Amino acid sequence: MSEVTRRPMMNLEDIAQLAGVSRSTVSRVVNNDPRVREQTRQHVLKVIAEHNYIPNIAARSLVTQRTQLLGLYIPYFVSDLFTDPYFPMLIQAITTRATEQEYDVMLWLRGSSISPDHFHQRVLDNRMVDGLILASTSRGDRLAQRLLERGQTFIVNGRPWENADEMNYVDTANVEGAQQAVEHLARLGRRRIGTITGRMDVISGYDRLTGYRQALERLDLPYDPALEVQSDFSETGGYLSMRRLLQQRPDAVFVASDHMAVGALRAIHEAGLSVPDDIAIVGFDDMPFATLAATNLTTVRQPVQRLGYLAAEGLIGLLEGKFTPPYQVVLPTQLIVRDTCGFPA
Amino acid sequence: MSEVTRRPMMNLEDIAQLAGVSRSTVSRVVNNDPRVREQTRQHVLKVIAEHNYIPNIAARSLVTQRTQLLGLYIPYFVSDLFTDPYFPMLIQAITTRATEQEYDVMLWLRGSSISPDHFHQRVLDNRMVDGLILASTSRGDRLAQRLLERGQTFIVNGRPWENADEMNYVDTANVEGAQQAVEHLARLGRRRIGTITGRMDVISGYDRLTGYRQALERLDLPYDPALEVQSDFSETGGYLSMRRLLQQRPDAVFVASDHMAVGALRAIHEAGLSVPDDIAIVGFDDMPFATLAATNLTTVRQPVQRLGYLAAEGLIGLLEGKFTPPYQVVLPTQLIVRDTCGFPA
DNA sequence: ATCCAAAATGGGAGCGCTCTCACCATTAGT
DNA sequence: ACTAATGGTGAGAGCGCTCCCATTTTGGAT
Repeated sequence: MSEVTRRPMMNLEDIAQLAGVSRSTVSRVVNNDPRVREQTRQHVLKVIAEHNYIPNIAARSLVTQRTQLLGLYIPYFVSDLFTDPYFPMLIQAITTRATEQEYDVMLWLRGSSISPDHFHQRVLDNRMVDGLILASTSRGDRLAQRLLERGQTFIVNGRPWENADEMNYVDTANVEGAQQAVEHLARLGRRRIGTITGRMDVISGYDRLTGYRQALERLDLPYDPALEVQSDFSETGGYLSMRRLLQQRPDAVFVASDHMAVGALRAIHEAGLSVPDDIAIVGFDDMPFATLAATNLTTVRQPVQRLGYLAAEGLIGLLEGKFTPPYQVVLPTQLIVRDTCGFPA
Repeated sequence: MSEVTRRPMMNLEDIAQLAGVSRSTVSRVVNNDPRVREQTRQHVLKVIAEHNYIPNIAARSLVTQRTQLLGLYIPYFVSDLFTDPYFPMLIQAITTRATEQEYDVMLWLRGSSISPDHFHQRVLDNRMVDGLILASTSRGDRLAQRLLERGQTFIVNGRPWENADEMNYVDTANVEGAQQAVEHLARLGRRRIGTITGRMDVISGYDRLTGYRQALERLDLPYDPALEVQSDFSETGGYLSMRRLLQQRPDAVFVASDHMAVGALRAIHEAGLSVPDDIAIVGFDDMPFATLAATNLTTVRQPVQRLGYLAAEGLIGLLEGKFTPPYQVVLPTQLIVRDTCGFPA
């Protein structure tokens, strides 16, 4: 079919012949085996370079049973990816660490045209990757469980909902982070502190709400369900939730993501109220846009890139036997005080 | 090392034995070869399902010389990825189309810790992918040329700087799009139309400037070099460039990306000027954030997702002999009139 | 029943690599 | 001088699959 005449690729045997040595020796040179005379090595290396020889990965994998490939599974919806830099940051960190350790990354994004089941099956049926990173899981997602049953090596970003004890994961201390935020608001004199939550089927959303509630209890502030508005991590969600919340006249709101906080700020401004004088806001994430002039959001910083970095490193360590499962890391957050919480400058 | 005892994976032979047929027959079933009796097929399928058999991709690739893997090369800097949804959108579209056609996608992101040379070499040395998509190229980048010399099948997003005639690419009609924008501004009575350009080593930046200049010429508007400020596609770049440009008192500005336009608007507001009364703004891209209430940007829409979709489809078509190189597609843009250009509502 | 094409199945070779083992050459130890 | 250890190299098997070709089975048509 193709009009391009593909000259057959060189293989080990060809190079061996050209260099006047055996296949084994060429293989040793390629794999940096020390048991080759320096002179021979140089000569073989020269022949390899002259003929642009590149080893056939498939053949190597067939023998070694390893591909040096990591799978990255991102079950998120299209629209979230477009506006929220969380996943780009995570992807960046993961690929960077993987590349540093001589691994490549295969990407599975849930596309709109593919059914979740078919998508799961595709991931499960794939034997090309040595290990997997699940960028996120939501409650009721069976993928992690099924991977566990298959004996696949994988690591989850965000503590899994079920069987967390026997799984490898990296996570942020979301409960504590949310507590920090609420306690900070209380310290500044706020008493009617509301919250706009993330998705309740995502562990970080759930944990941040838990942190909010625990903080209220610890601070002896009255718990008022009307001050809790469930949302979905999106900018629009934050906007709409804040409009509802405003009717309860809160003097502060802990918003479970920066993205929602931007929407919340918009709603507040539209209502003719001012931040932080009328309402103090603390977000969560510390995304790049949090520092934009119009916003300058007080927020709880989570180390997204560090998380990605450790996920890749952890998975590779597990694969290479450097770590023993379960590999579990929970990183602390940091409160970043800016303009929206009313802290005197 | 690993404490997990990995039971050896099933192979074709095992399944054949269990099903009481030959390896060949199982292979036919797995590959949907019609030359198998329906009864046999069902039986084999049952055995496969019972034992969770998954074919070994490496072994298959070794024979077929194909991996069903596409490489996606994104040479962009970290910070751009975090704030600009362009690449996430592109990645999404590419992976979606690839998945639909039974291909998987391998991702190469230039990480900060890896030198460009080493990164190129990594891509060049990789024989795992059937074909490559270069998400972007900048002037002087030798990768495309070297891939061409190697006989690799690849497709570039954005017309390549050199040897474009013999390369496969998808592109936006940037020149025409910029013309549209400037002509629209002129039609609304603006006469001192400035521009904030993108990076001049990226073809889209270059083309959009060309379009701006051509439009001025065609409209018989005076060309004033001081009204051209070179920038870099970033929000901060847009902000700083607009501050400089304001000294020239333009009554309209064509900003070569929405991202820069957001920065430009910020600079204008800071200067106490109003949009569109004092200055009309047209952006380029039509990114999701362009519609945000505070902005509602008039812009030139480019079909990013369609571009990604066609890049994947084109590459796969090329690989499978359905298309003959060169595969070259240039998609038209569309002017989206919103609030920032002063068009009466 | 007989024949024959077509359908279905099996066997073997080989893809390009790694890895074990055997071998040869060199050097050191007695 | 003879052995033993060491460093360097080669040969062969085999990873799990596809694909060609040979062989067997099947189901009409005669």
